Amino acid sequence: MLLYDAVLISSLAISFIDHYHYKLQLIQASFFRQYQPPLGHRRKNNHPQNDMKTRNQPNRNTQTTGEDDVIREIGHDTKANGALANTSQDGVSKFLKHSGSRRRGLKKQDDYPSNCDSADKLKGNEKQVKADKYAQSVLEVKDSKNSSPLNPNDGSPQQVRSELEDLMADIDWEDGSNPNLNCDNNHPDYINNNITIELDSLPGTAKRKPIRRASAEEKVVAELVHRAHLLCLIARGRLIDSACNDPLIQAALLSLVPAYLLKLLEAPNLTMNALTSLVNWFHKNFHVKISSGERSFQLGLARALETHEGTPEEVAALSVALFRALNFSARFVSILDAASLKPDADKWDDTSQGRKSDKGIFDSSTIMVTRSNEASTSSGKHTAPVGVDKKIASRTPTKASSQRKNKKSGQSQRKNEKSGQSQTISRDTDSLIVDQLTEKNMDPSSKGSKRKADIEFEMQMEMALSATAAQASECHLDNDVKSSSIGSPGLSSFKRLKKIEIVESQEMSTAVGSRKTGAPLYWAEVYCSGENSTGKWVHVDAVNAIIDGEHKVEAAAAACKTNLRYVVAFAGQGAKDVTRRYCAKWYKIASHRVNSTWWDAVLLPLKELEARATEGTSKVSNNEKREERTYLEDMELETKALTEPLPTNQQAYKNHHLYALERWLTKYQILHPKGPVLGFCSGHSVYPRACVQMLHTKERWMREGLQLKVNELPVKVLKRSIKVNKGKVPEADEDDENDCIGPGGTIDLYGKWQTEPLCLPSAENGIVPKNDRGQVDVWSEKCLPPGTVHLGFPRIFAIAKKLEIDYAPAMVGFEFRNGRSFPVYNGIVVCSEFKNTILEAYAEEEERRGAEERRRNEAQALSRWYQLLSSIVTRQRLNNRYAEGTSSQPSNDIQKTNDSSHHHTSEDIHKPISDQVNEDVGQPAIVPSPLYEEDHEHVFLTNDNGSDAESSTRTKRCRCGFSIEVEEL
DNA sequence: ATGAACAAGCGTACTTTGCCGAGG
DNA sequence: ACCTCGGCTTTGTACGCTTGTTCA
Repeated sequence: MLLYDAVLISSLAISFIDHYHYKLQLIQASFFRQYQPPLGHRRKNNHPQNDMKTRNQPNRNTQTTGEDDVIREIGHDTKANGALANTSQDGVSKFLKHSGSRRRGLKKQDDYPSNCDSADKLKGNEKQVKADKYAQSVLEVKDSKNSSPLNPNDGSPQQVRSELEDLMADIDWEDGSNPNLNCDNNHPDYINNNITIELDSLPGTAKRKPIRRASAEEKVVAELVHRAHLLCLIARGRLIDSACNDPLIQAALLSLVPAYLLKLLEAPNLTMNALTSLVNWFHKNFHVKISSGERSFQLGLARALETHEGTPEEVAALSVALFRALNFSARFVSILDAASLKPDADKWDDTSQGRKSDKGIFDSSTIMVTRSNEASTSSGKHTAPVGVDKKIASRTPTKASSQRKNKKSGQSQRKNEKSGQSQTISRDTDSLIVDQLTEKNMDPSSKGSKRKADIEFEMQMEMALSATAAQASECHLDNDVKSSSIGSPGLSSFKRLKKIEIVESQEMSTAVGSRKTGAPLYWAEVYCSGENSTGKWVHVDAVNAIIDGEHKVEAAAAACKTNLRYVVAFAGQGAKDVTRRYCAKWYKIASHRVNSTWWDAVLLPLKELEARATEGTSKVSNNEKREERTYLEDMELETKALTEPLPTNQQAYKNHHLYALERWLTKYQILHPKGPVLGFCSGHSVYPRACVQMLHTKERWMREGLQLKVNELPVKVLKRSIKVNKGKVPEADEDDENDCIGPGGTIDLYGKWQTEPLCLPSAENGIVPKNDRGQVDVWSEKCLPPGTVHLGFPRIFAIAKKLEIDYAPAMVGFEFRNGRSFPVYNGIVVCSEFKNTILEAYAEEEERRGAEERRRNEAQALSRWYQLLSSIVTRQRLNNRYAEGTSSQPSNDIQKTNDSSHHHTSEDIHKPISDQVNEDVGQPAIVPSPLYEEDHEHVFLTNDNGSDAESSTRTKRCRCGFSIEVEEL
C-alpha cells in the first residue's frame, strides 16, 4: 500500500515537477530575453501560459536527472517510513532552499528588525546594530584569512546579512554558547570595535515601512509549493483512507459496539437519528490525546484502537473504519490546510503581528505535518514551536519576565537534555526543517522569544487539549503536562504560568484561537439513505460528537484561524472536493485556491475512484442508483455554488464569481444588459456577473475574426492620454471620423454583441483584396479574405511575381525595436487557385537555389584549397631554394615558378571539379627527394599516380622522384 | 473586528505600418 | 541601377491587481 502511495506521489509529483521545470524555463527565458531582441507580437508565445501549454506536452523524457532525483527521493521517503507528511515537508523545503538564496537577501532586511520586540523600537534598533556589528566582524575575520583589507563600507547591508546568515546557518543553535549571537550580551570586541553605524532614522520615528511586494518568481515558487503540499496532503488522505479499510481494525471496532446499538442500526434506511447514539457511544469511548513518537499511521491507528486514545486524525479515522465495518458508505474527510498560495503569507513579519496571513508554511493546522510534532513537544520532545503568535507573547509580560528569569536554567537544561536524553529530545527531520525555515528569519535575539514561545505553546496546547478532549481523563492530561514540563524552562515557572493562565483564561482563550489549535480538521461523511427522500451525505464529527454540523465547520475553522480552502473526502483510494458543502462564502476562499483547471485535473481520476467506492455498497446495488447518488451530490454542490448570499461589503464584489457592482468594472468592461438587479450593497445595485461584458476597439475585434455591425455606435468612449497622442498629427485624427481613435484622441469601444463574423471582400478573378497599405493583415486564419490562402514561406513573393500572379504581403504582427513598432511580414497571401502552382514553382526554385548554393560553396571550397596548396608548394620551393643559402639565377627561378604554377593551375582547371576536390582534400605528406634537391619544380603527372585502394590514399609522383601522398576522402 | 478609502509597488497589456548602408 | 538584407538607443505608458495603512 505504501508502495502504491509512493507511486501515486511520484506520478502526481511529476506534474508538479513539470511545472517546476517550467519555472526554470521561465528563468531561462527571462535570461535570454535580456540578450535577445523581442520578437514583436510573437513574444506572446513566450508568455508563461503559452509556455506552460508546450510544457504540458507529453514529453516526459525531457525531465532532467535533478527532477528524477526529486521524484525518487519522494518515493524513497514514502517507502522508507510511510511518513508522507515528511515527504511533503522535504519537497517544500527543497523549493524553499531553492528560492531562499534569492529571497533571503531581500527579505532579511525586513526580517531582522522584525524579530526584535516591536513594542520597544529602541531596543530593536540596538539589536539591529549588534547584528550589523557582528556581521562586520565576521567579514573582517573572513577577510583577514584572505589577507586582503576590507573597507567596512564596501559591503552592502544585504551582502553583510547574507554572509552573516550563511555563517549563522553553520552555528549550532542548541548550544547557545556563542556570545556573539546573544542579543543581550555586549561583547567587548564590539565595544572596542571602532565602527560607526548610521541609522536611517531616529528610533521611534514613525517611518512608513518600505513595501516590498513579492516578485513574479516568488509567486511562482509559492504556487509550486502550494501544489506540492496539496499533492502530499492528498496522498496522506489516501493513506488514511486505506488504513480505515483494514479488516482487522474494522472487526475489532465492531466487536466493541454494544449489541443494542447494532440493533438500532439494522433499519433498512440509515438516518441521522440512528447514527446519533452510535456517535455518542464512540465519543465516550474514544478520546483525543496528544500523540507521542513517530510511527506509521496504521500502527498509530492500531495503537489508538487498543488504548482508545489517539490523535484527532486517528480518532476520526477510527470512526470512519467503524462506519465502514457497519457497512455504511463512509468517507474520511479532511481540510487540506496547504501552504499559502501567496508568497507573503510565509513571511515572519513581526510588524504585522499575525494580523492576517501571519503564518509559516508548516505552521498550518495540518496535524499530519506539524501538529504531531507540536504535540510531541509537549510530551517531552524539544521542538521549537513554529509561528507562535508574538502578539500573545507581548500581551503577557509576566510570562515573558518569568521566562527571562528561567532563561539560564532553560539553557542548562537544554544541555542536559541534549546529553542525557538524546533519544527523546533528538529532533526529528520535520522539526529540523521547520527550524531551518524559522531560524533563517531569526536574529540572535530570537533565542529569547523562542523560549517565550515554548511556554506559550505549551499553555496553548493544554488549552487545546481541554477544548478538543474535554472528556479525556484527567490523569492523562496530567501526565502530558508533567512530561511537557521536561522540555520547558522550568517546572516551577510553568506552574506559575498555569496560575496566570487561570487568571487570564479569558484572554488565553483568544490566544488559543489565534494559534489555530482545536480546529476541526478531520471528520467523516456517512451516506444516510433515509434522509432527504433521496439520501444525503451527512457530516459526522465523532471527535466532537457532532452530527450534521456542516454549517458549523467553517465558523469553527475560522475561529481557529484555519483556512477552509480545500475540504476533500476520501474513499476507495479516491478523493472528491466537497469544499462547497462546508463553505458558505466561496468568494472569500476562491483567491486562495489553486488554479481550478489544475486542481480538477488532479482530482479527476481520484473522483472516479471515490464514486466507485462510495456507491459500491450492498445497499445500493444497481448502476443507475449509483450514478444517481453521485449526480445528486454534484447537483447539490453545484446548486450551493450558484446560490451564494450577497456579500455585505463592496470590495467582495470586485472578483466575485456570481455578482458584480458597476463601480468595480474596469475600463474595458460594461454591464450589458444592465439588469436584473439582484440586490443592493451600500446603495449600489448588484448585477449578475454574467452581465459583465468585455469591450474592445474595432481593430481588436477584427483580430478575433469579428467585425462591427452596420451603424453600431460605441458603447464607451475613452479619452486617449495626452502623452500617447502628442506624437500624432492632430489633423489626421480629426479627418478620420470612423476610426477607432476618434476626434480629439478618443478610443471607441464596442461590445461583442455589436459584432458579427468578419465578412471580408472575397477574391475575384485571381485578385487578392488588399487593405489601404496594399497588404493583408493575417492576425489569424479568420482574417484571410475568402478564396485566399496564406503561404508563409521566405522568398515566395519572387515566385508569385515571376509567375505574374497577384499577391499581397502577409503582415502577421508587429515588432518593437528602438521604441518604434515595425510590421512583421511572413510570406504572401494569394488566391487559393494559385496555391499549388506557386508551391510547385517555389519547390523547384528552392531546389534550384539549393543546388546553386551547393555549387557556389563547392567552388569556394575548391578555390580555398587551391590557395592553400599553392601556398604550401610555394613555401616548399622557397625552402628548397633559400634554405641552404644558394641563390643562383633568381630571375630564371621566378620564371620557372611562374611556369610551373601556371602548369599546375591549368592542369587542375581542366580536371572535373569533383576530382579536384577529392584529390586536393587530404593531408599531403611531402617526402623530399635526395637527388633533385635544388632548382627543381615538381610536376605531378596525372597518369603516373599510384593509388592504394585499401587505405584510400594516392601517391603523386614527380619525375624527379618527389612524391606526395594524398588521402582521398 | 471590520470595512472603506487611499497609497504604493509590481506585472502586464498595449503601443503599432522605416531608414539607411553594405553588398550582391 | 536595382534589390536584398541586416542593423539600428533593447519603448514607454497606463492600467489592474495586490497589499498595507489609516480612519471610521
